[in-house]
Formats: sequence, C-alpha cells, structure tokens
Amino acid sequence: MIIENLLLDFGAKRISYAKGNQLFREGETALNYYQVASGEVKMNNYNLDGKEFIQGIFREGQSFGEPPLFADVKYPANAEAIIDSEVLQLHKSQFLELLASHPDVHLKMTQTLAKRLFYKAIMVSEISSQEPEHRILRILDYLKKHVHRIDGKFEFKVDLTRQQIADLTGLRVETVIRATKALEKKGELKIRSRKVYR
Amino acid sequence: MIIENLLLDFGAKRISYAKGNQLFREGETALNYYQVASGEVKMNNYNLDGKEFIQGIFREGQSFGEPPLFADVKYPANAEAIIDSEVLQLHKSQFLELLASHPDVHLKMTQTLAKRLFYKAIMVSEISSQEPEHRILRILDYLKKHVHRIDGKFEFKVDLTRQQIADLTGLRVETVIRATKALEKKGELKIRSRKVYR
DNA sequence: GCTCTTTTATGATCTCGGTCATATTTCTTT
DNA sequence: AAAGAAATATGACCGAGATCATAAAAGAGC
Repeated sequence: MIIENLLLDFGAKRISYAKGNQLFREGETALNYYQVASGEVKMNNYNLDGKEFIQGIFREGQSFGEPPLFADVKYPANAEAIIDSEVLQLHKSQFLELLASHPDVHLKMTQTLAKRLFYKAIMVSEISSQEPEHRILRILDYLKKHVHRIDGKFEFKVDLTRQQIADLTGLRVETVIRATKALEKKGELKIRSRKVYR
Repeated sequence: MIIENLLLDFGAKRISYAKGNQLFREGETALNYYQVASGEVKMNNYNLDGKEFIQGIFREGQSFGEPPLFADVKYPANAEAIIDSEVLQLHKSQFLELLASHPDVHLKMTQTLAKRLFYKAIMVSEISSQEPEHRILRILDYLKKHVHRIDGKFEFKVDLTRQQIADLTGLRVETVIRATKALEKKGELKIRSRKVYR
C-alpha cells in the first residue's frame, strides 16, 4: 500500500468500477498501478470450459497487478470488481518515477511482491498435491494469519462464499460444501448460520 | 542475478553442495541470499505421503529463496542441489545493504520477483483447472519462452525427466508419459530418443 | 409480503488420473 | 563387458472428486 496523497501527488486518479466490471483482462499490456481505495477486486482466470480460478482478492489499501509493470510480461489474469469499488490508478511511468524517488516505498513494494510469492508458493504446492480438506484449511489459515492477522480458535469469520472458496482452491462447490461439513465434524472449523469460522 | 564481484565485495561466500544435499528446509528462517554459481538447485515440497512438488529449478546466475528475506515469513519450501553445485551465499543484512546502496540492483531484484510471480500465477491456475496435456504444454512453453528464450517449432529440447515434469505440474510419471505421447501424436511436440522437443 | 436470485445442501452416477505391477530400454559405474 | 541404477513404457484396476439433477434455505429488491 502506498499512501494516497503520495499517489495523488504523482498524478494518480480515483476511478469507480461498478460490481462486475473488469479493470483489465488477461493478455493485455500493463499500463497502470492499481490500489483499492474502497470495495473489493478479484483477479481471476477462466479455463476453456468456463471454470473460474481466483488468483487473489484485494481489499482497501491493497495493490494488485503490479508484476507486469516490472517484468516485461502481459497480465496473467483478469481483474474484476466484486462489489462497487473505487480504485487509485497511477500510470506506469509515474509509478516507476515514484519508486525511484522513494526508496522506502520501493522496498515496501518488494516486500508486498515477496509476500504474494510466498502465498502462491504455498497454494501451488497445496493444490497440486493435497486433498480437498487440507487445501481448504490452508487457504483459510493463510487468510487468517497473513491477511486478517487474527489469532485464536474460530475467531476468524470467513467472508467468502463456498463458491469463492472453490474458485480459490481449484475445487468444485459441492466438494467444498461436503469438505467444510466434514471439517466441522472433525472440529477443525465451525459453521454458524452458514458462515465458516476458523 | 547480481554480478559476482559485487556480491563478493559485500562479503559473499562461495559454497559447494554435493548432489542431493539440502541448502535449507521448509519452515526455516531465511538467513542468506543465494545465487547459483554453477550446477542446478531445485526448490521443492513434499506432501504427507512423500509426493514431491518442484517449485522451481535454478541454474547458473539465478537467485532463489529471496522472498523470505523481504517478507517476514519462513521458507515455504526446501532447496536441494540436483547436481553438484556451487552457490554464492550472502548474509541477509549485507544483502539488504547492497540493495539499499545500489538502487539499480534493487530494481532488478524486484523484476526477478515479478517474473517469478507471473510464472506462479500461470501454474497455479493451470494446475487447478486444466487437464494434464494442457498443463504440460504450458510449463514447456513457459520454459521455452521465458527461461530459455527460444523461438521456432521443436527447437526447444526439454532438459527434464518425465518425473521432473510430473513434479513441476503436480501429475504422476505415468500420466506424463502417456500425455507426452498423446501430444506427440497430435503434433504438439516431438520425441527423439526419449527427449521431448517443443 | 411476495418474487427472484443467490447460496447452501444432498443424493446418484461417472470419469479421468492415480495406483499397482511388471517390463524394457538407456545410462552409470566398476 | 557386466552389473546395477535410473528412466521410460504399458496394461489393469480403482477411487476420489467431478458432474448432474434437484431441492431447500437465505438474501435482495420491489
């Protein structure tokens, strides 16, 4: 996260996206730095038969889609507003200038990328070689510990639908529903009025 | 990649690891920056029943295991020499000093992380939602285009065993063997004396 | 309150890739 | 050249999770 005034100083614009609208698409060239001012944005892929995979969900203060600004590659996924959202948008060239003139911000950016890489490393290994229940617990624990920074049993209310959990783990809704129930029975999580607590 | 003399100036050491030896393990705290001087190092995970997943393979000039130096996390995977290797090793504090005093090197580092993130984003989506043949082609195309920078049909000789392809894609050897054969029949790749060309 | 949509739920069936067993070919080492 | 190890190959079978169908509960909008 880069503080708003600094972004605005460098010419960032505040732009609104209605629920369901796309900010950019897989395969496009990256032109801007994006940071959520309010709302919720997801990055996702669709495979050939329409199945969605969610790369990540970004909330207030979080930036997304920066890697292609550094590496010379196209966007590996789409970005879409999950709910009505406002986004701070800064053109690539100004963004790079900002980093060059603010080493501390650059370092923070590097740390952000490093954290994301850590998350992806975990997920890719999980998805490739673990059974559904394990995968689900892993992503919940990751969100609990690294995103929401919550401690204590069942203190983390999972603000995701079963479908979203499925899309984050590469499973199917039905499998997630059955697996979460099995996990509740095992005492690994709680379900109160359909919401999952971990 | 950071040029060798610069690393040595900051106190890096050249260390040899025999084939099969581990440089660090999943869950350990990151203490050093690593860069391959010669040989080949892989980062991997093992799941509960011993199945391996290869996060990446690093060759001469490539660095690995940096994210935990930036983000405050433990290693998400092990590092192991695939063949006898020499590695340049620089202590975390000196490494961060190096970056602070050489903004160009820092930017290059950020670009490296960004590229790796790009690769992981592709793989995690592939693994989660695509069939074996698709996954295999994707990783081969990634290696061809982004690692070896080769152009032209069947010009890329894949220097991986079927088992390694399996461990990189989260598949099983038998599946990779069958899938590569099917892909050859479809004209997507060639197999000459058991080596895969793409 | 009523309607429409979204989300959760559950059973039945199917299928693809995993598993297991075994063989053959190639590479290494002595 | 022989022996051993590693990599590739192939068939038979199985099972976990996907798929399909259908329903019920909860939430959103009017």
